[in-house]
Amino acid sequence: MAPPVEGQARPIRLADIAKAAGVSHGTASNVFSRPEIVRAEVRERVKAVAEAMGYAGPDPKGRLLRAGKVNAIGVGTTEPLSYFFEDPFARVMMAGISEACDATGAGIALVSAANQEKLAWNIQSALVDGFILFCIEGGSRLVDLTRERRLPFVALELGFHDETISAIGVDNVAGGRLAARHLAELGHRRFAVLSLTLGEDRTGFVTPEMVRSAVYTGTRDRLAGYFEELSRFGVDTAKVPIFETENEQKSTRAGLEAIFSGGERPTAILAMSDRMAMIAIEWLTARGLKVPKDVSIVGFDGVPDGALCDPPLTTIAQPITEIGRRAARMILDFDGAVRRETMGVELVVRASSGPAPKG
Amino acid sequence: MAPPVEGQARPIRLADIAKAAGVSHGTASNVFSRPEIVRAEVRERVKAVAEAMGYAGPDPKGRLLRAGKVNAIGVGTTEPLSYFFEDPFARVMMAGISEACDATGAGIALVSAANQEKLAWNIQSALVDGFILFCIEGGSRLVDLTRERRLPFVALELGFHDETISAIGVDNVAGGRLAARHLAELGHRRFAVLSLTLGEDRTGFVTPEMVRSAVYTGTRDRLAGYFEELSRFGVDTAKVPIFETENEQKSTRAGLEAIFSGGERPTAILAMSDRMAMIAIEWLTARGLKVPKDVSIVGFDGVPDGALCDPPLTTIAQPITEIGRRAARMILDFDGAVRRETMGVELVVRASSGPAPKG
DNA sequence: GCGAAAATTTGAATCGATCCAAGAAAAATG
DNA sequence: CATTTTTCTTGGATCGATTCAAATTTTCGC
Repeated sequence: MAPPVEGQARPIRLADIAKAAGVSHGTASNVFSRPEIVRAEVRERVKAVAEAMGYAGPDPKGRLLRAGKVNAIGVGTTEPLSYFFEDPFARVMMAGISEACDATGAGIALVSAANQEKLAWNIQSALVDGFILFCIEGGSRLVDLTRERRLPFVALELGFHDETISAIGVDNVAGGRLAARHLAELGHRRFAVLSLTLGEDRTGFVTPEMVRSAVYTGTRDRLAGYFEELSRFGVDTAKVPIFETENEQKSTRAGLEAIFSGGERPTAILAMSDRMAMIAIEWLTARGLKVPKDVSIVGFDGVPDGALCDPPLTTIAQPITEIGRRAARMILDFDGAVRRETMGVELVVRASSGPAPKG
Repeated sequence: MAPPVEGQARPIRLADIAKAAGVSHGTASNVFSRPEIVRAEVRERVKAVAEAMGYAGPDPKGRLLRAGKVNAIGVGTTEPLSYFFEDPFARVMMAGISEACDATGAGIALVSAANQEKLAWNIQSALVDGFILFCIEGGSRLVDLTRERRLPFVALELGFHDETISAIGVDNVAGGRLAARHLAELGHRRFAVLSLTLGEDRTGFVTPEMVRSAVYTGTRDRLAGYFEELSRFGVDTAKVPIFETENEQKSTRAGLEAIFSGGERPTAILAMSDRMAMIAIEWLTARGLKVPKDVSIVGFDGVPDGALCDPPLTTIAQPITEIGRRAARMILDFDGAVRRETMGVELVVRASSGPAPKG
């Protein structure tokens, strides 16, 4: 009779403990999950056996299947994972999500992937009770993929036409207005807009028809807000250049290049993100243009970095942390309903905006 | 005969699909996980049925139990979850971890908890293949808890006497020396040390005996490095005040208060973290002391913020991102061995250190 | 010391998939 | 057309726990 193979050390299961301690599975299970209903003597015996055999405790993989709930929420994006730790907007949002998760003891699983195929797989196999989606560029694909899991999920940003999915975002029209009014009241009349993308995969100047057929309604609404207010001040919005760019340095700079190589230079820039606004400040400063003496800039988002840059950024602040908290709670307390929440925004005046230059 | 209860909508299982499509559950499973071995006609039929019934695809909970591997690594800390998104050191580390995870398509699960009890539960039930531990204060408890899971894990920082656990950290003695030599060469002879804690739950001035019996060897080694080098320059290290504090504002300020209320004020401060160093700069500046004209400061860590503060911080830079990458790879390519890696550090001279004031 | 009530323990059923040896069907060969 | 080969399909075993109704043991009151 061959001795049992040593080396391969199958991890010890609860059943092994039960057998060794001479009790049923049920009792062994109770020793760990509801120790108070097991007689003290038996409990100690089983624990001793477990200890002696080097049992690691009930494997969550097994428990999970039975219990159904993972107690973790997934946060998804199409950006690389490091986005969560590097992007200022994402970080503030994550802090809000963290807060809600900490309060209930839930975990956070970060889901992302380099390519589309892996993204699909990672979303399909994420062990979570629901998702919060950072819908940046390529967001609709992310939503489609997530929808297939048939788990609760919330999109951050209302920038989708689809009213059947839960989302939390801000009042983009109001935000656009606040920014435009602020600059107009400072006397500015020549504007340019650094816009986020209106649809997938395009950058460059934007025509009014393109605005009307925009896929991302968030972008469209901010534009609408800008223009509504500018019109009220008598600005001919048809002449305001709108440059659509990705939210990063290279294409934003290209946009600035394009805007400032035109004939009539703007005295005020409406930027749809703080990131863009800060890139603009840097670009202008490097070209000898003073902010806000020559050009005023108003951003959008209200990330903490905006207060630290030079000059500090005037911006439309979103309640980012609160959005994160609410998104997390939506998943944690999911009740089957589709919810769409619109949060207010606030104009934060700092030093990147000032009176329009004379003449 | 009562109709089946509608409302409660038990989610559809693979077995339901199999039955509805008239195939075995084995075949149904193959349709999703290895479609190429199923006859095209059958495959399409099953897929159609799945679609029609609103099947969400194979539930990862079920798959997991069979497969064994989660394909995610857990990152644990005793700090609240928001620590990962707010602390500069943690963020750079996480970026490194993210990079390694992105490369293999693994996910990241953040594990933390407000209180000890929940922490234990969260570690016990985290669905991960291994852990990376941020061992800040209270780290040994975290390690003990994690060890019980009997999964691979790595401690970030070698600050433990226990050689049986895998860890990655830096050469603290060398780092201490570099910092001390830099200041000594600038002519400084009156020093003070802002130290991280030597053991759990204590702050205040430290005696040489306490150093010898330090629990956290990382702290001890940095001190050793400082003193070795200072001795070489003829400084009487017995007279150098060492104030042990938490890595946060309140207790660090208390330390500064204590140090600067003493008789002979130091002209140079050796801080064991950039955080402390930056708090010190702020504190000194607020008191009208110029950095580095009156007091020079050298930090430790090399976080990006250090380059941005005013004046930019001279520091001992750790290869934080690389440590993160390696830690993640250790878990991802776990082979059962205990590994302890020591990384080099580098002196980064910026503007917070300068020649000792005359007299 | 007896029966009822309370406290424990048992063991089969279940959670939702994947795997694999064996059987069945289809295709290839002579 | 019979036989061999190849390709699919089947259904039981398994992953590691929890749950719950029923059986058993203890405890309690009198």
